[in-house]
Amino acid sequence: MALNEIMRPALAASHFRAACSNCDLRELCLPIDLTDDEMQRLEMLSHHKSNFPAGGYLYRSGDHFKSLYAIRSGSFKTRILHDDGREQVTGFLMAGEIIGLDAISTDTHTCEAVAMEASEVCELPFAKLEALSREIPSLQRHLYKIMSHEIVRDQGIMLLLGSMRAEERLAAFLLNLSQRNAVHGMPPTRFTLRMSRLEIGSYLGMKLETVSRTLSHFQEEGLIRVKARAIEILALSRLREVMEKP
Amino acid sequence: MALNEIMRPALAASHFRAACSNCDLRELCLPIDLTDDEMQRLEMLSHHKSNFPAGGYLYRSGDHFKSLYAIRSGSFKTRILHDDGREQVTGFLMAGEIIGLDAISTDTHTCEAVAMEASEVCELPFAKLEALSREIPSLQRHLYKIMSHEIVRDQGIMLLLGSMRAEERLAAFLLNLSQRNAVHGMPPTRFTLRMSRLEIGSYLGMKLETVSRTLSHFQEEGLIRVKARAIEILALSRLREVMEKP
DNA sequence: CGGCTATTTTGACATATATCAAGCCAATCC
DNA sequence: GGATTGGCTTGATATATGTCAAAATAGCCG
Repeated sequence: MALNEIMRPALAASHFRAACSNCDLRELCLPIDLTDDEMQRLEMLSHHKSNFPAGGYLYRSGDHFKSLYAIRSGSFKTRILHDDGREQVTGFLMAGEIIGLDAISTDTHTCEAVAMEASEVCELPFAKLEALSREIPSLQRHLYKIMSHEIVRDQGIMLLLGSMRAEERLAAFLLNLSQRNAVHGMPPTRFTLRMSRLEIGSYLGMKLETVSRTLSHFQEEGLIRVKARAIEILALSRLREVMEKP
Repeated sequence: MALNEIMRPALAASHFRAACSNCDLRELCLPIDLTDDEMQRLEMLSHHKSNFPAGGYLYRSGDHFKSLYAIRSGSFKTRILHDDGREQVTGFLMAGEIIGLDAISTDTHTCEAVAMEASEVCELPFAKLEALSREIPSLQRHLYKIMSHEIVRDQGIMLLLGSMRAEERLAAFLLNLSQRNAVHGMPPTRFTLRMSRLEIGSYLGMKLETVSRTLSHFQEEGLIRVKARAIEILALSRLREVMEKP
């Protein structure tokens, strides 16, 4: 497995051009291959779109599971809350990605999803999706793939949390974000972080001070430029090396 | 989310009584509700069973994905291998559990599965499973649930790796193993570890010495008795407290 | 049973990261 | 414009865990 695909493989993001009611679902998280007719039937079930302000909840822990959501614009974080109060950010989701996969097994959401900025989602009622997928084999296969994809991604993060050092984690994170911000397959060298140091730390299993220090360190080394939430990647290949250093 | 369900929720294990060709698939990882007729059709596609000696590979990284496997007896570990040589154990799978879910998104296995003892599996050809699930809605739903379940489990491990200390991780691990060794819903107080300290360490993101030390420490505290791979849980509730200590 | 190897335990020490504590900067509000 | 707020950076120190090394134990094979 390639290290630069750890956080979320390249396919997942960015090509999805949502227009809801007429959502272009052709690139729903992963490329999907449907006939025009099938496409139309898929689009019919994704009528409902909603807007969320920064900080708004898409769903909360314990909510009844009804739908998956395709993020049309903006970004979300998902987090788990413990009985004992601990919390952990389990994912950052951006435009073009599917959110809500955790809940299928329980009919109840196990984590909560919060908008990190003003965002728009397309609702995909799961029961309908399921029914339709029974009639359209390639849609069914697609759903399986999306879920399996999520499993692979999570296992990548397990790897990262279990056996990489702070520097490597952060390098992997930055490279991944850059990929997911890609516009036409082109990862930008400049982009802005949508999340705080605290949230990054929670996601990567380190304290916010360590995140900050490590970013500063990368800057001293000439790998990146960082000013608050604006990031510029100066030495992509050297950043990759940092990530892969055993 | 309850901490004692972190590693693998209780439902996943133990009730599955496999008999292959006539595999009892009624408890396939999660409880499943099918008519006799549907059950028969499901069983028809799971003819093939195979045996593996300790150390045998069920599949390797890069193998073409064809089937899921229901573990009939024994146990497996799954591990990811890096380009740079690092490896991480991503799961321990026991009798009654489904293995192979990682590979659906890529048609290629992203990790490898190795038997930790002499083991027997039931092969479930995925294409057939998929086709059949198109005709049996509750089977389809079941497959989605199994996969979602795996996602939830992985996220629990992310939580564990990202925000728990060595003691807490190991306590969670022991409690989880005990649950999954449950015979009729009854978790045993005595059981034997099927994996080495090194493997446990890899899975939990700590070094084998730390695993050993922490076990010894639990023993000094009177929480468990440990002799090589034989474990006895002496103070279940106090062990739970260790796990939940923030 | 005895010897052999791999695994496990234990110890002393090193180090990455957490913790605690200021200070800084940028946005927001009167 | 000055004050207030929340996030970010930086420093000094503490601590959990990693590292290296040796001894003890368990499992295995002849």
